[in-house]
Amino acid sequence: MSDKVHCFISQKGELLPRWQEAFPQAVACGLESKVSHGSTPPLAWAHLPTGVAGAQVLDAIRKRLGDVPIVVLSDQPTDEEALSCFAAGARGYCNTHATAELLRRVADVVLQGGLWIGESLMQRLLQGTARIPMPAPVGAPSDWAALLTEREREVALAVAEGASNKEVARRLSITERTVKAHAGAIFEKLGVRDRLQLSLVVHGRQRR
Amino acid sequence: MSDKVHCFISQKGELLPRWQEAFPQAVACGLESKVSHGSTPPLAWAHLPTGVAGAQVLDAIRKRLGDVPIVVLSDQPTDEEALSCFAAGARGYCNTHATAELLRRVADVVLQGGLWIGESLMQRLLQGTARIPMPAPVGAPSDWAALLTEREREVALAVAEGASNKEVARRLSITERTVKAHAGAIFEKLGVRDRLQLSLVVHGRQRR
DNA sequence: GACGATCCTGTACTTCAGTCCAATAGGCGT
DNA sequence: ACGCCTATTGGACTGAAGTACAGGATCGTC
Repeated sequence: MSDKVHCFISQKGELLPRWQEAFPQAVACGLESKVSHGSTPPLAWAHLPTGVAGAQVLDAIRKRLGDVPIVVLSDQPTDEEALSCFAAGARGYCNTHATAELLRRVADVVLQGGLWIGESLMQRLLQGTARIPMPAPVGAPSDWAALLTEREREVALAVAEGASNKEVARRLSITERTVKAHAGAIFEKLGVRDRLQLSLVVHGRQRR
Repeated sequence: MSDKVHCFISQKGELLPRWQEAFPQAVACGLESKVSHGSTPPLAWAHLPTGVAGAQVLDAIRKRLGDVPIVVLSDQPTDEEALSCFAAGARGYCNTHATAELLRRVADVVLQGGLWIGESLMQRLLQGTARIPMPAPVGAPSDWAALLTEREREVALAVAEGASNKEVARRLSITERTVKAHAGAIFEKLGVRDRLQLSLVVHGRQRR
């Protein structure tokens, strides 16, 4: 578990006892408060009182703290509210009155890149998606894909979707250096100058 | 991290070096093998070679080991395969060749009750299920273009076509600095991170 | 006249992308 | 055994992108 200071963000900057028990050095901060932090916390907890829109709160937090993982604490958790929060980029969602131990576990999971999501919600998500017709394939594959090795195609698709080299590296479990090596080879094979032009070719908006 | 013995289940019971590096005391077991374990492992890793149905493998593992959390290791990860695996109850999904460190992190997350799921898949799940009114899809020019001034639209289009800042400056008879200023404003208004994502929005391949 | 929005521009800085040098290892065909 | 291709990785470097600070000019509105 990170030793850095967590940040609990709520309407009036209150810090519940069990939050404090979970993270004794956590700081609290009101949404309307103009006080800012010296540094970005490793994790932000967004307390949602009943009736407050999660997406709105998450946007406000992002504007304050930048791209920080956010776990939502809800007074009255519902799948609908959870959906809205995850759609707005939350990494976890649980009950405001969860035990200190559970909060620490949630923090561990999210800090390591996982998600904390209810099982019933996950099943709903899966049910909802199973009925969606799969998206049409990008550009005729034979146009650009045929020129690349399998790994290069994976890198090309990830880059064309807007991922940075670091993100592609994480996704494919290789180093950023390897991503650059593949990208360079892809640029040369497809005769493009950079990743934006690669994206145009992959999506069929530019001829090679 | 649990000290108990993890179990890697694959077609022929092979144990890749980096799996062993991640969990030195892990055991391997083939799907067809009739050898069973004395006790249920805390976590099962299901290796999916290309072309093998995830759901089938997960069912087989459940029959063998009972209700154990399962992380799927895929040789060629795709969102479709991931969907199928999560629908069959997997708790994580990652690349067969993930680093030992990543495998340990995934184990930590899943053992504590979290999910290990790719960001693009999560977004697809959310798109499919969320009934919350979503912003209208971008792509129709009036959607992203309506948020920009006329000059910003000119810059956005030029950038989205793959022009560098210098090229846009030449084309519009302004300095590169001015192009950057407009680009920055455009990124902020459309909520994108860089020119590649701007291009995806302008060409209707990414929601804002 | 004051103000806000828009357009334009500068210096300066950090980060990322891309390229060039290098290397190892495995698989495959000859 | 050898050569080639592919995948992977490192260090080092340059240039572009993006951001943060700052500012001026024009135009429309109050």
